[in-house]
Amino acid sequence: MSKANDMFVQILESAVEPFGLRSKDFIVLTAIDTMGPQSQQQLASTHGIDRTTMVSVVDGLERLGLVQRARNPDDRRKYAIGLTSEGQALLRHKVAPAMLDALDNFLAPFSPDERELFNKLLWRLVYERDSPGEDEAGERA
Amino acid sequence: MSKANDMFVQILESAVEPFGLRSKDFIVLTAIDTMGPQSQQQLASTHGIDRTTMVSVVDGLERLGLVQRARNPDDRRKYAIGLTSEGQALLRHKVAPAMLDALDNFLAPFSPDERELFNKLLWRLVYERDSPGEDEAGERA
DNA sequence: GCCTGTCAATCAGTGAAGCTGACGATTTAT
DNA sequence: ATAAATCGTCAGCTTCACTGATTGACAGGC
Repeated sequence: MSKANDMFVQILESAVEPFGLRSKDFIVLTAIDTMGPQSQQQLASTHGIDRTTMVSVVDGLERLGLVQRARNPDDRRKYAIGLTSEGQALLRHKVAPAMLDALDNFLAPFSPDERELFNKLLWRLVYERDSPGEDEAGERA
Repeated sequence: MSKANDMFVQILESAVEPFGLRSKDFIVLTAIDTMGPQSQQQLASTHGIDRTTMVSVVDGLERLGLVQRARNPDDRRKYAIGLTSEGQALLRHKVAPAMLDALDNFLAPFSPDERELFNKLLWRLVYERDSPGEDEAGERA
């Protein structure tokens, strides 16, 4: 299990590394692209990242010009972290395809049917537990 | 995937934590129990642990009286790290059962058939790749 | 018997990564 | 208006593994 995850992480990491990104960056970019501008807290808590770590993640993305900090007019304590047009373009046309490639690479030993099966099993393994919340939206593969 | 692994690690970690152990300790203890006394290098390289990290792992296990350092008579540079009788007893009668429980807990969402299926898929995912070596012995679940 | 090279274990120091706790700025509640 | 809570930030701490160097032990050439 841990070995599989190590491979997974390493494959994804080297997929985004050419763009100067880490996998956390990809998660954040994707979250903004699909859910719209969000505060750092939202981005952090939704994806299990620490709030203080989020600062440096956004710092990096902003430095790369992929993201911009705007104040949320409804609550000026919060930012509204949004993608720049370059950020959106890079994410959609370059990074996302690279990630799909990487995922394909990771699942290389499997046939299409097996991929779906594995995905379903993994999903159940994570979300189908009695104790805590089993309601969550789509995230990592 | 990463979420599943996080759960896995956390469940295993809290399974051995009551004994004052970390998962690395369990790996090492099991390795010695099944393969016999070994040098620290062997233990380290076999399981992807750094050699210098191994020092402190064995330190801890020795401090708990579960393991003892003896010199390898054939090569006195090396240790022959062996289980004490307490170590072996604790591992076999307490820790290993706790780990099985934890694994059972982890796989709770699955039926017996699904467990076997998932295990097989995971195994293939890790070892059935064209590039590097696909020969390895049994390790983590 | 030595001299050189290699390997096992150890240790100090380094560096990455995340987290805690505190702070200013702002919002919300009483 | 005052108090409590929230967002982003930063300094400092902890954890963890790794690098490089040191000591003791083996192996081979001569």
